Amino acid sequence: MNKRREDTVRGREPTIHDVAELAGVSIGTVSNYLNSPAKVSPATQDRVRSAIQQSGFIRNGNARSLASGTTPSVALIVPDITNTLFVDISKGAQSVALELGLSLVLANANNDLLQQDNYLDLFAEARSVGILLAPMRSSRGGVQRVRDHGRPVVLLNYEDPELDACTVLMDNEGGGRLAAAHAIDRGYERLVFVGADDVLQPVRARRKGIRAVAAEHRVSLREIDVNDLNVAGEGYQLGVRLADEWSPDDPPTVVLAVTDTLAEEVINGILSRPGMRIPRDIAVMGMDGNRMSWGTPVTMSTLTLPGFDMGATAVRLLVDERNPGHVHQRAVFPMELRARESTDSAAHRAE
Amino acid sequence: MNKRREDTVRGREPTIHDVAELAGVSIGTVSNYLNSPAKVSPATQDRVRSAIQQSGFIRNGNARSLASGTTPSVALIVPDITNTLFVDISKGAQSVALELGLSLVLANANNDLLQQDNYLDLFAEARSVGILLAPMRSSRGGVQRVRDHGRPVVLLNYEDPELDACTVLMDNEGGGRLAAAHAIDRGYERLVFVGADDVLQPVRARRKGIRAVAAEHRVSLREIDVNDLNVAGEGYQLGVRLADEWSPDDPPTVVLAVTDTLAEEVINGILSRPGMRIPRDIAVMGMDGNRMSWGTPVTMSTLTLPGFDMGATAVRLLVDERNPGHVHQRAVFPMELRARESTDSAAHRAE
DNA sequence: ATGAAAGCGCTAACAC
DNA sequence: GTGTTAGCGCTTTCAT
Repeated sequence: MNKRREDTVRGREPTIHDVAELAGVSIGTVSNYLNSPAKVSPATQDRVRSAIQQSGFIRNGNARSLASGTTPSVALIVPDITNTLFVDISKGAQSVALELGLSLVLANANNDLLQQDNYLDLFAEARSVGILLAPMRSSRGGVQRVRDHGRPVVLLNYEDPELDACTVLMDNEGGGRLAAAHAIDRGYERLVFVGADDVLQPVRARRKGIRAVAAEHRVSLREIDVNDLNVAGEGYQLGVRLADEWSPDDPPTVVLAVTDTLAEEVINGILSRPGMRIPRDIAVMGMDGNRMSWGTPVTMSTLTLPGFDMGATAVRLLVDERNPGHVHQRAVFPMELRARESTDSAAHRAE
Repeated sequence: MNKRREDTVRGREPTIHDVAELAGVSIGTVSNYLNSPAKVSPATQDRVRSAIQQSGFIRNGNARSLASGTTPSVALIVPDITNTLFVDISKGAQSVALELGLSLVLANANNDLLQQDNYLDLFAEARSVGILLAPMRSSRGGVQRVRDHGRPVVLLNYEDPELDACTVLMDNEGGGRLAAAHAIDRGYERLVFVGADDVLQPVRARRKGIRAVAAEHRVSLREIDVNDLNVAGEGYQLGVRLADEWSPDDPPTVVLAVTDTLAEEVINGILSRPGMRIPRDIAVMGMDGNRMSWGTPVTMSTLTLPGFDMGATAVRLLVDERNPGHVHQRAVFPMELRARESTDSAAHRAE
């Protein structure tokens, strides 16, 4: 009847049956040993344990998940592992997952929507407990499919009003206000916001915050957008241009770059022009605390992001979705100012 | 007979059976549609497609893997996602995985051996194509189990002679030589190597390279070890101490810190002492190109690591293990020098 | 405390 | 081109 039991050929992976046979017990008992040892007598435990050891058995998680209906892991899909925000998020998520006895697995979509969707499918097919997704932009289709299928998805760093889901955000508009207020407070009279397309929510929100504060203080605000935040070069060119346009008679000017990577390029572009100094001639600050871009010749002022808290909260919300009384939440964490040399007014006024 | 087919209750996840029923075909055909569409007539394809759409079907990857015997993903376990080496490795690995039609999933052991072993089990149980492991230190037990079970494991950044496995390394000793040679070339006459326990292979190898070059050039070499590379603070204290010990009569001195994170701390420690300047008074360089630590007040000289190539090669080797004629390889990639301000001799001599 | 047996949802022969 | 069916290796009642 059970053909498979008859071949003792080597080369096959040992299964629970092999272990059972070796230990002289039934597979049910081996399963119990694995999942609820308390149900198994100490003597039997010993025999099963050594049978497992001896056979080199590693339980098949796919069979387990298939039979039990779930996989003890939660997935986190990020757009760019090179951005420390997502590293921080993953650390926060992992710490809570660990508390809950879940494994966090990470996937890097690498700024590619196709890969993001592939990972979404992969984890949905794997029947993960749920998926934390930091989408690159509106990804409604894929997300909706997964959620309709019953798999919880928590959105990170992107809000989709059409998508009734738990969402964990940072206060980008508040961050914009912080940055602008800092700049004005340090005596800069001309703000240059370097942004990108407003379809990117953080860009739009930070811009909004800056505009509001600039208007309140009646400070001049110039806005320049780059075409693609993920392609290097534009920021550098812009820095060169700003340096070339600069005149000693200009009022104190500060560039607020929507990301630290962009700020890094702008800084390098400005400094490529002989005699230019930061912040003496032009000040620059980043706005997303990406430590990956801090290798600039002058330390960069920026905002720091609440990545760890975001990740931790996201896992909590995800797990809560299994709870019948669950209602979707929207959690927002504040950004913080981190002032360093690139906007340092002391240096500026020393000039 | 097939009880399950009878309940049309909602709340159950749609299966291949539901799709088949809806499309008026057999499950075999649906399976074919999913796996080899060419075998299915265009008309049927349409009906299956819309049945899938309509039912919200997402195929159960666990059942699929169970039946087919494998999972189309390769896993990468790193000790610390905060270190850009591992980010680079993951990018290299992902690019090759993608070429091969595999998904790369990432796990961060977070410098915790227990978590590393958990992930090893997780991926072994999931029957991943294979596992890329950058071990924190000798992890023979877990690795041996997984390999005995037939799952390929490729070791990254750690060599274990007892473990007959493919291994991808960088030339740490060569890196040590590069760093020391650079320092001597720039006119430093006293080298201070800041390392850690030699059980860490990169530490031992870099130390060895430095010692060799220092001896060849008859340059003084002092060695100081910190207790734990993963705990902040020691480097800073050390920087303070070196600054306090410093005298204007000292010969030109350079600190070679085994990691950039350590170098960052040393730099900050030195600069915390009034009047001290880098590299004028003491020069510092890192040795592992960790961009995460580049936020120092003076840009850091360091070595850059071949992470991308290492990751790419690791996946190629992993996949080759399925090949009957496979023999284990040992691939070694060179490190490169990246000189910046913190050892810049011009600045040094300008003083 | 242990064993027996019915699925879990899919793939892969094989038959038509 | 499509349908049938026997597993894949486990979990989980239900008996005993």
